[in-house]
Amino acid sequence: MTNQSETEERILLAATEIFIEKGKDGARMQDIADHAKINKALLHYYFRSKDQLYYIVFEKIFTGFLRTISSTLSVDKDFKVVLNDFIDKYIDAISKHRMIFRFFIWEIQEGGENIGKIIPRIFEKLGFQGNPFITAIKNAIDTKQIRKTEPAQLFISVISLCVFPFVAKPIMEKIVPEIQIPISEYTEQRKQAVFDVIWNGIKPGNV
Amino acid sequence: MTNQSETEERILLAATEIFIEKGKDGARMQDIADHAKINKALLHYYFRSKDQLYYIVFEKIFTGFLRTISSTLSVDKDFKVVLNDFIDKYIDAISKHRMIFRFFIWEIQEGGENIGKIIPRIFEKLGFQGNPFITAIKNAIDTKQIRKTEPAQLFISVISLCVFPFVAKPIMEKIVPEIQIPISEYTEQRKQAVFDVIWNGIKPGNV
DNA sequence: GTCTATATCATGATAGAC
DNA sequence: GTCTATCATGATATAGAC
Repeated sequence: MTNQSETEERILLAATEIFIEKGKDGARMQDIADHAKINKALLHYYFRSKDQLYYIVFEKIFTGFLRTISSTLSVDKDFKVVLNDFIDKYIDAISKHRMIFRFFIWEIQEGGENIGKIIPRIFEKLGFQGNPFITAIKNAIDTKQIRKTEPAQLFISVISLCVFPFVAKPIMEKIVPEIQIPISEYTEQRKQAVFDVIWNGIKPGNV
Repeated sequence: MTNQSETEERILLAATEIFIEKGKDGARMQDIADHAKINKALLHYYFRSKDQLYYIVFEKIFTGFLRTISSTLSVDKDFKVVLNDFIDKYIDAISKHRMIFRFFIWEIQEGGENIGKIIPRIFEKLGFQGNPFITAIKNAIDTKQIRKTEPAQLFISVISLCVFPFVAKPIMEKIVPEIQIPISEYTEQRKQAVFDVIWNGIKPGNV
């Protein structure tokens, strides 16, 4: 009745939602079918198996996310601006699609093999040589925009400060009652805090 | 044949291993039984249901971890020393029992309700009033050992910098090839990097 | 392409003998 | 306390009619 690509689209949307909510093991094909308003048989007609459906959903999500993020980077701009931009966009993306990160977490638990294959491919597709953020950091050090520091460690620190507070929010709220505030407010506080701690740590004046 | 507590012990060890490896949904009672060298029936004899077994394992792990960590804290000592100590012990604990953190992650995915109930109880048991690290930060600000800053945000930042790089190591390694190094070396690099970025960000000299 | 019905299998849980 | 055997359920996946 309905055409193929529309049904496929509905399935993918439904599957994304369920996989994020329950993880790969916890997700039920019946549940996905219901959300897509079709039956299980059709689900298998389109995507053969649960494994295959999962992989396709995963790749779509991750590609979109990485595309958004890497758009902020540039070697030409002032590093302070780039950093601020990156933190802003990154935290926005995470807080807006917070549930997407549950997906990444499921993937980490699996060992990160899927992500490992996809990332280099996307970097390449977007025209970067290796990790663009690390390139930007190295450049900033060379041009004395920030003090000498380990680029890889700095990169990891920035990502950690942006991602973890949102991933772990359910637990953090229990340990730190102060952050039981609206997500929009929490988001802005975090942006400020991350930029402050990082910039104070690396600005050229410091030893 | 064997006495009760010994079997119980074997089950708990096996269950811990399997739950960490597979998560609650992914874990199989048969698998746990095999590891404990008993059969499924006995498993249910001891722990009634999978849910109950999971909860008990979870509580044991988490209590042990929190006990270790909170032993580093003290309001009396110099905050710089406390911070260094905390980072050192925390990262040691994480890198040593890295798999334990997969357990915390499973819990986060579930919404963090279990942890929410357990944490205050443990704090209380250990004689703390609320979150002891935040208390230490507030004290450090009052005594001008560090510049004025948001205690909750600083706490979250420190935890993020310590935890996330180990949780996300499987993925990070793919994005940052520089860190494909032995875990012991990675651990030491991280301790240094975390302390540097935080201390530079909060030491009293800064604005 | 879409449905109903069913095959097939794995899992959590229990009954009941020893 | 420990085992074997079995149940009940719910899951993925497919066959086959329309």
